[in-house]
Amino acid sequence: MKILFMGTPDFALPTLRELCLAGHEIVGVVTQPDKPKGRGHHLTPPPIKVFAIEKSIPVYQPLTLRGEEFEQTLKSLDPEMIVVVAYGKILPQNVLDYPKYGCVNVHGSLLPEYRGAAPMQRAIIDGKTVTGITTMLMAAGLDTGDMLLKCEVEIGENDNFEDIHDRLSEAGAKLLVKTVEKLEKGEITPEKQDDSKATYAAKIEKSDCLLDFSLDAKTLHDLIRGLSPIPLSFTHTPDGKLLKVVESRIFDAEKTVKALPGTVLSVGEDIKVVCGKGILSLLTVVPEGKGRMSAADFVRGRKIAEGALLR
RNA sequence: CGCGGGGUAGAGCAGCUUGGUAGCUCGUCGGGCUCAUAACCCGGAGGUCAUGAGGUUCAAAUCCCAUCCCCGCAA
Repeated sequence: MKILFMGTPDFALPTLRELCLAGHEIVGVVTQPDKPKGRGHHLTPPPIKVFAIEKSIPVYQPLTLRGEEFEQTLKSLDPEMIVVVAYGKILPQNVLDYPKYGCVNVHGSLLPEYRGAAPMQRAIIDGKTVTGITTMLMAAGLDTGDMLLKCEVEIGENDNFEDIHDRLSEAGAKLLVKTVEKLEKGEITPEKQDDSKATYAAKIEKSDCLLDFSLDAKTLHDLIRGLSPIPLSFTHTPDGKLLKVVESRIFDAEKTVKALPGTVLSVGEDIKVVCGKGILSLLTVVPEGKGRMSAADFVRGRKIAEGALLR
């Protein structure tokens, strides 16, 4: 199959890799332009570009897919199918319509739930125990296309975003390859999404990341792991310094303590914090201006004491 | 030239503003107490204070200069 691949971050990497291994002809890779990244704002190529160059696949980084220029590119490559995984731009109708087998997208949720930008994070934050991958034929709306194949992935009680991200990106790669095979043989009947059951997973905002200890321990734990290791949830120590939380555990889900939520109950190997309901144990943190360290190390540096209020 | 923090004992840090004996919480080793312990008490080992036969000074972890490295934010 002559496939044009469109994707940008690490999440898309396994899919491109598996497509290559499956022996498909990747006629080109479309990815976002290099962007200033990291300390010093050096221009950094997206992971997909790095991989494509290694494999000697032609790379295209158009500023826009609209207009003559990309239309010409598309015609010259003449793909039979376009595979899109976390590309980061909206595909215009003329692109959607071009390939014989259509544009197939890998989405990190069990559609129609969690359409949108941050399906994995939102599923964890909501405390879901199962999520998955859906492949679909892309349509004009946001993640509204007809569904092709699905596979489920369990979310463990302490799994974080990274765990789920890695698991789903691998699962997505396998499912996509399978989808391509079956689609080519005409073995899939696309299934319409039930719009009435659709939910939307909005992009993570900074305001989503502030820990509100008046919530219960389970909710906070889910938020912390859903945002870890990026962008990380945060609170503030009494001196006003930022304190990000990388890893937590529910110490006690039910116990209510007569103290202001956010109060540090004890320090030692972990930092136990009073919540609206229950007690949360912080295990790994990132203090302002520092790197990640265990709660025990943070405590040894005498950066926090029993009775301190986090807010 | 995006903004900022930092490099001091195995770990996490203080000390630097106002130069003058290397300090804290842990860990580690030895001893003690205890029915017992990750608890408690006593004692010890362990540091070129990132680098520079740099600058200033009677004297530099501390002030000045240069270089290297690490990290957070922002994107």
